Order: sequence, then structure tokens, then C-alpha cells
Amino acid sequence: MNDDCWVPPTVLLAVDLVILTLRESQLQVLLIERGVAPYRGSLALPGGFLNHDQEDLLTAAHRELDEEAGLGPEELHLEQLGVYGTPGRDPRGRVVSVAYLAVTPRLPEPVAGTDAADAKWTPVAHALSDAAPLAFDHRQILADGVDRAREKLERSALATAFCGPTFTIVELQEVYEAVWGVRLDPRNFYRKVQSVDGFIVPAGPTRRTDGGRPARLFKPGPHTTLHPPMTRPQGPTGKEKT
Amino acid sequence: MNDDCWVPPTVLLAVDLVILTLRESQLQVLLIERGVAPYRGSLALPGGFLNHDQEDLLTAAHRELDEEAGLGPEELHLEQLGVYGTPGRDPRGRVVSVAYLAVTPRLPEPVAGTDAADAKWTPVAHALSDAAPLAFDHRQILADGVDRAREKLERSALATAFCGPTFTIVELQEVYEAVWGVRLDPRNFYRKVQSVDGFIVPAGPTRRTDGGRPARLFKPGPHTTLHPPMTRPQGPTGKEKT
DNA sequence: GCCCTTCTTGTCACAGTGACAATAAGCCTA
DNA sequence: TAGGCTTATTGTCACTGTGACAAGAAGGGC
Repeated sequence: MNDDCWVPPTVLLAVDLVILTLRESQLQVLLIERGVAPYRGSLALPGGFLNHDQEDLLTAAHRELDEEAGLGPEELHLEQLGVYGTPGRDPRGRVVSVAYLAVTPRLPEPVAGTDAADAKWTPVAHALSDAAPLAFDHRQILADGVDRAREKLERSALATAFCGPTFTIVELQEVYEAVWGVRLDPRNFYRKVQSVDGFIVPAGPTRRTDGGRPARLFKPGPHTTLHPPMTRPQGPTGKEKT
Repeated sequence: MNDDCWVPPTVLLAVDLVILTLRESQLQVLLIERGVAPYRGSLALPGGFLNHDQEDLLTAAHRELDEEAGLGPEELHLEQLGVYGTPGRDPRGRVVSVAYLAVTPRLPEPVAGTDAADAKWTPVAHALSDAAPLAFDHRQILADGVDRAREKLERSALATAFCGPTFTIVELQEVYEAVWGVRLDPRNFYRKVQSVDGFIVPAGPTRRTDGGRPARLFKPGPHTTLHPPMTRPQGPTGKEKT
């Protein structure tokens, strides 16, 4: 009410990154092993505090992305996931963290020799299991990030962000299968994905082999929203209220 | 990097609320007229700083909801919208604001006699127009909130939050029409909305009149996610990339 | 009882989808 | 160089969900 004669409390602001990729047909996330307390030795999402008082949030996220994952501010899908600010989530004090979601194409090697050489790709299924307790509330953040990715696959062209500049339809299907955790019919997927307006466009007459008949190459189309949307099979578990 | 010998910057944390309702068949938002600088006299979203160092974000949002809108922490849909922390968005310093989205049933009167008697419902179309410049970056926050509501109407039972405990199908249709800004066929809407599993259930044999044939009453069903989803007409403007 | 209004139930053609068969195009081997 | 193997691409078919539109049902007012 009377903001005049009252000093509002301050908090520490951090950013955390959920960086997803596809490796060995599995959805994987980039985790680092913490070298300092708290949670020293635990796995955690890449992230850190704001550098200075005037640093923009998105800028900070990109900076961390570069520092901890060696991924420059290229055209890397980076989207705000949410804020996590429950008191007590960080033993160091009142830390409020802004989480971002990033998706990157298959990378041949885990980033190494960089600032944070201890960054390693980990299958999401393992990171979310009880076997690998993450630091802070990072398990929740990761779960939210994966959920977001699953949803966005339905209505946006996010799936192409998992692929390189060109890709085959089967590769695109593998993205959907890995992220959604389902099996899809190649024939129907082929038909469907091509009927979505502006999703993917043929990339030259090029081809690539793989054992059987060579597959056509495609690249991301002009549209980022999908019409009609890709529909996820298996009537999602109709959650009950309350 | 070396978190040890370095003091991370602190910021001021605030919450802002986008409170939507339906009045006179229009989507309206609750705005307050600011009584103090900065932006004194301008319209703004309800909101404020954290009360104390240990206050939870959601708690703070509910507190503001009560203080500025007189809406208790009843079963009011309150959902995190995003973080707005661009440096310079608030002349008072580095203020990072967490925005929440709330939806409430038709209220007979603008909240009055309360703490913030200057709160008033404003049609969203007007609040987003150039005619009524909002304080800070609240226009952007409002736009994001409305977008979110539009999307959630498709796949969640959010529409029922605009209605009272019981409602007719026509009333529900008015929600969709107002939020989406479209006209829907009553016959198809009637069929569709009833075929969605667990969306709405009949509320006793009760009825209510309105001039013509009395309409059946319904209440929210057990499911909060819609299958199949309500589809928004008019192929959304396929946005171009870049 | 008749008209007017609004709610509710049908009908019909058509697009989109899941299930599944058949063909095409390379490589590999004999 | 003719199979044979593997994988990609093209079809087919039945069925569901949807948009467009007509017809019937249930009150209120005169």
C-alpha cells in the first residue's frame, strides 16, 4: 500500500537451463556436476546468478548457455519456462530462478575442454528417476521442461530444432517418438507431416543413404505453428480435478 | 564460475496479476489507477512487491489478489504467466515481476469500498488499444495473459472458470466467443461441448428461463483437460518465421 | 390457441486419421 | 546381373469428428 516509506525485500536472481537433445534415439538433457557447495557433487541443470545488476534475463540465459554448454547464441530455440522461487529451495538464501528451455540438434560429443568440462548428456528418463537425485528443485524444473517440449511438439515446429539443417522424415519421426515416448506408424506419419502446411519443405533433390531405399531430405518450413496440429496418440490420461 | 568470492546482484521482486472476467459479453480485465509515482494516474495491473524476504511467490500473488481485488484465495484459477525483468522496465530500479493469470466469474459490481477502491473492470480491447496506455510493460503482460487464456480455452476446462457454479451451454459459448473473438454455431457448439469427455456434467434437473425455451444447467465436469480439444475456427494466421 | 423466442435434436457431406497392403529404390551377394 | 534384403514412399478403406443447415421442443405473451 504505502510503498513510500517502506523498503521492499530483495532477492538473488538466477537462471537455469533445460537443454534437450536427441542422442541414440533417446531424449537427453545436459547436466553438470556441481563443484561447489551446496549440493557439491550432485548433478544439476546448468545455470547461475545474474552477472550484474543490469543484465537482462534472456542475455544471462544465453551467457550461461555459452559458458556451461559451449553453445553460442546461434539460432537456438530458447524459451522461458517459468519462475521457481519457493523460499528455502536454495540454502544460500532467497534465490529466485528463471528457467529456460533450449533444444539443440544431435551433437557428436559432449562438450569438452570448455569452461565446464564436467557437463554431460544424460537420458531424461534417468535424470528424472530416483537413481539420480538432482540438486535444488531441478528435478521439477526438468520435468516441467520436458512437459513443455511434449506440448510444443504438437502445435509448433519445435521438432525440427532437434534435427540438423536437413533431415529425413524418419529422423523427424524419431524425435516425436523419443520425446513423446510412443511408437508411430511410419506411413501415417509420412502422410501427416507432409500435409501440415509449411512445416517442412523438400531440401533440394539431395538424398542420403542408410541401407535401404534412400530417403528424401527436408528442411524446416516457413511456419512455426502447425495446422493442423500433430496429434499425440493415446488419449492423454484424463486428469481428475482437485 | 567462482561463486565463492563474489556477491551476486540482488533485485526487487514483484508480482503482477492479470485478472480476467466476462462482463456484458466482453472480456474485461481488472485495472487500478496508480496513486503513487511512477506512472501516477496511469492504469496498471494490480500487483506489488513481496511483503517480506520469505514470502512465497504464489502466496504473494494471492495476497495481492485479495488486497487489490477483494478476491479471497477461493478456488480461483491462478497460473504463472511468466517473468518480466527487462532492465529499465521500472524507473525505481531493477524490478523483476512475476505475472499471474486469474479468471473469475461474472461479478455484479466492480470491487468497491475495499483497500483499492480505484480498481475497475476495463474491456481488454480498450486496455490493449493505444487509447489507454498502461504503466510499465503491463500492456505486454496483459497481451500475453490474453493469449494464454485463448490457448487454454482450447485444451483445458478454463472456460468454466468464467462462469458461476452452474451455467447453460449458451453461457459457455459466450465465453468462447468473447475470448476468442469469434462467432460459433450454437448447434455445433452444443454437440461438441457435450461430446468432450468430462468437460461438463448436468447440474440436476434444474432450469433457468430467459425468454425462450429454458436451458439445461450444467456444472464443471471432473476433467480439466479436454479430449478432444475445442478447436478454434479460422486457421490461425500461420506466422512466418524470422 | 397462436406467435415469437430460444434451446435441443437431427441430417448430410466431407476432411482427417488409424490400420494395413503394395510398390519403389537402393545395396549386397552370388 | 538377377535375386534378396532393407527401408522409403504411395495407396486403400473404414470410421470419426466437424461445419453447414433444417426441424422439433418448450416456455412466455397476447
